[in-house]
Amino acid sequence: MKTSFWLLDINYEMMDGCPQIHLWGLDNRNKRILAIDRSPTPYFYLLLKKGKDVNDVAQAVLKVARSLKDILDVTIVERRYFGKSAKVLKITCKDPDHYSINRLARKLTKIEGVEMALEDDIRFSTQYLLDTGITPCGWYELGGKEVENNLGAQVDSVYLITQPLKPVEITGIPNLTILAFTILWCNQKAIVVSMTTNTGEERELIANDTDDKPVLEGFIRFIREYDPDIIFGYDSNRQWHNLLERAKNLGLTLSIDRMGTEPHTSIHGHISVTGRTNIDLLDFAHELEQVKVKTLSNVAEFLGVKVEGEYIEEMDIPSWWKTKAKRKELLNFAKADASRIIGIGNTMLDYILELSHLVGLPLDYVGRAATGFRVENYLLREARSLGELAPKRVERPYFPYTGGMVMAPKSGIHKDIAVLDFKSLYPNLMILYNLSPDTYVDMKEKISEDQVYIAPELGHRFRKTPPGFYKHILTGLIGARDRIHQKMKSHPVNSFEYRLLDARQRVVKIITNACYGYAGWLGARWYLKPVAEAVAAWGRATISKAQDKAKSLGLEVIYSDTDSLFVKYDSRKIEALTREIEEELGLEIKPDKVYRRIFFTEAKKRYAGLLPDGRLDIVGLEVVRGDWAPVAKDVQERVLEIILKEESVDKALEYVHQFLSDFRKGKVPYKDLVIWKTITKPLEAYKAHAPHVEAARRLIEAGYKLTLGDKIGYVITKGKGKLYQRAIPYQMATYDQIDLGYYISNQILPPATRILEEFGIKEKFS
DNA sequence: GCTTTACTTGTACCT
DNA sequence: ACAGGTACAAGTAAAGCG
Repeated sequence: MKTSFWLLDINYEMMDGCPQIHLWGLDNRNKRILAIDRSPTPYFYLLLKKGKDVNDVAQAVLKVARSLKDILDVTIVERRYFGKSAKVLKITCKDPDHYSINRLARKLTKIEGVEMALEDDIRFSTQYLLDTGITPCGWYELGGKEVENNLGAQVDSVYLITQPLKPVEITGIPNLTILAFTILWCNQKAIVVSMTTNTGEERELIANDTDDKPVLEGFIRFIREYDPDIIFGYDSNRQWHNLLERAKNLGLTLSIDRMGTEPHTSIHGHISVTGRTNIDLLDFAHELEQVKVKTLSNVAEFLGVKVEGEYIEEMDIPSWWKTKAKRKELLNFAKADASRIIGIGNTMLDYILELSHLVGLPLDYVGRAATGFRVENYLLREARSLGELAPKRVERPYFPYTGGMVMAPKSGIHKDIAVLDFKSLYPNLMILYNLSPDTYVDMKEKISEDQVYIAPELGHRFRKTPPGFYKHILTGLIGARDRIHQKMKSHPVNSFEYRLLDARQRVVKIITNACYGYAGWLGARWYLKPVAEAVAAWGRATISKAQDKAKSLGLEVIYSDTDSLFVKYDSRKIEALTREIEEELGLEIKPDKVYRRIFFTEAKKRYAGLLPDGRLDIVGLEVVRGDWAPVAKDVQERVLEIILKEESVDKALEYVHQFLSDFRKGKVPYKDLVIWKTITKPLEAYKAHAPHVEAARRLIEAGYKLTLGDKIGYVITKGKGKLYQRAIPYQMATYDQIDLGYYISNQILPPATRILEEFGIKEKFS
């Protein structure tokens, strides 16, 4: 029997002492399927010490292994390690539990002739995905026989896999059932739950005064009944924990997964719902850098998800609950939140699926996984297809190295400035000079100069051939992206296929660009400082040559940062420049945009430019920073706008005066005075008193629960003492307590005068 | 004992 | 928990002053 199968979720379970892989997914007729694979066995490798005979060591290992009943087999296999082929021992085990594997690996590592264990730190289900080449959110041909559903799984069919899954070329995703839920915590005993599905079903549950058991029961019932493939939530990882605790106290089992068991915290720290996918959209909201404060409504608004209805602050929920007449409003509010969640989920789903598909991390984990682990999982997959063993993750000391080059800008206003960008500079340098841990030539090693590329400034050497690991990876990714772009041309822009392909190319780009950072990340398996260091050094050499060429062509360079050049817009000279660079350096540089007018202070990484269509690009300045009061950002933005568009410093000055006068009269709303800053470490770890930290302490005193990474919104109030003593959480202060003077002298004026000063305005505002 | 200066801490940005 | 380079505010300690 053969059928097309789309993979949603993977886990393993022990059955009669043997592990079996469970693949959950959908077939091409939209039936829910559980496919069971009993064939895989857990394993790890032993790398041998140099000069040791593989048979001798194998014998020694076998001797020890025989005394350990958990080891099934020891075989000699041929693999590669940092590009060199190596005979290694493959140890097949009985128990996939990682503690058990680690224990065995440690024991066998002690044997004479064994250098170290490898891949003992890769989990069983990950090994399975790597070995089979299967990746979530993709289509496969499933060969197997249908068996009886005696596990109680909530699916249409259960299959036993008899042939390896084969990838199938299908663009598209099955018709997934999706549910979004949100929960309002009204008091210790009452909750409101709202659920919305992608088929338009809605369910709202509201507790009575003292008992929310019926609400939880209704929640469980509806999930089982609707049987969603994906469960969207916002901050739902926290919600699940609270729910599980609540259910426990009520003596309920939150049996909402497809095995009739409760959601559980997986090894990676996210909440896993077996057979379904739990996606916390807050994880993905962190990737939206433009949204500074990640509230559900802010993110929804940014993504253009429009939902009607009144907004209730989380802190106000209990008081709304207390007022019985207002309880219905809570229901409406929860309903609106659920709609926001499904709206956000719908706009991000393509991206999430493609990300999971490309890097191969399970759908419910990929959002939680940091960039480094996303890149790493992709590398693991590629390594496997090359027969490369994964290096161990090891602790390393931190020694910083020099990065990109930034030129001090020529300050003031410039007209008609083009921005030239090197296209994917770092990835292309890694390809061009074959920069990789496996091509690096150690200081001690003798090799003729014409066989290596030598890094400028540093002298690090890298073999020209054969292609290194990163070169292989990056050429593959860049090629794949080109092919996707090609494919996109054959689909209308509004089509489903186009959208999916667009998401795919975006994901490929993100992973491509993250490879350099990954190579210099201490936590990376494929870390090598000289690699990252050499990339940056070649980058500096490249941009510096580009600058010289520009100058010699008579193009004045206004500013430059890492891989970009700001030059006078002169299309003939720019064309000559890009051609020369391409010929001599083998790298592509092209005009990205042209500013009609651009403004720099003396500071690097900060400017504002006027585009031909009248839009303002503001970079680095307070306007785009999340840690200034909105009032300060607004004034600076308006000043820049007047100066760049209306070209009148006097007008800008007049505007500031008028604004201050209004401000003193209290015409600016309270919310525009709130300053937001992130708590980046446990409060007790702070050495200095900082306003946002003190405000956070006050919140905790008032009973709020804070997590690392939370943003604290505070205002500065009148009174005596240091600033940090006058910083009060915005929820706990009122307008009449505000120190307007502080806002004028420390928030509004500094960013505004920074701009005006460039025009010789030294006015003392008061 | 007060003010000025120099350095440290902390955050968020840019490529 | 992808890199380093940068700006800037506020806290804090040291230096300068009389």
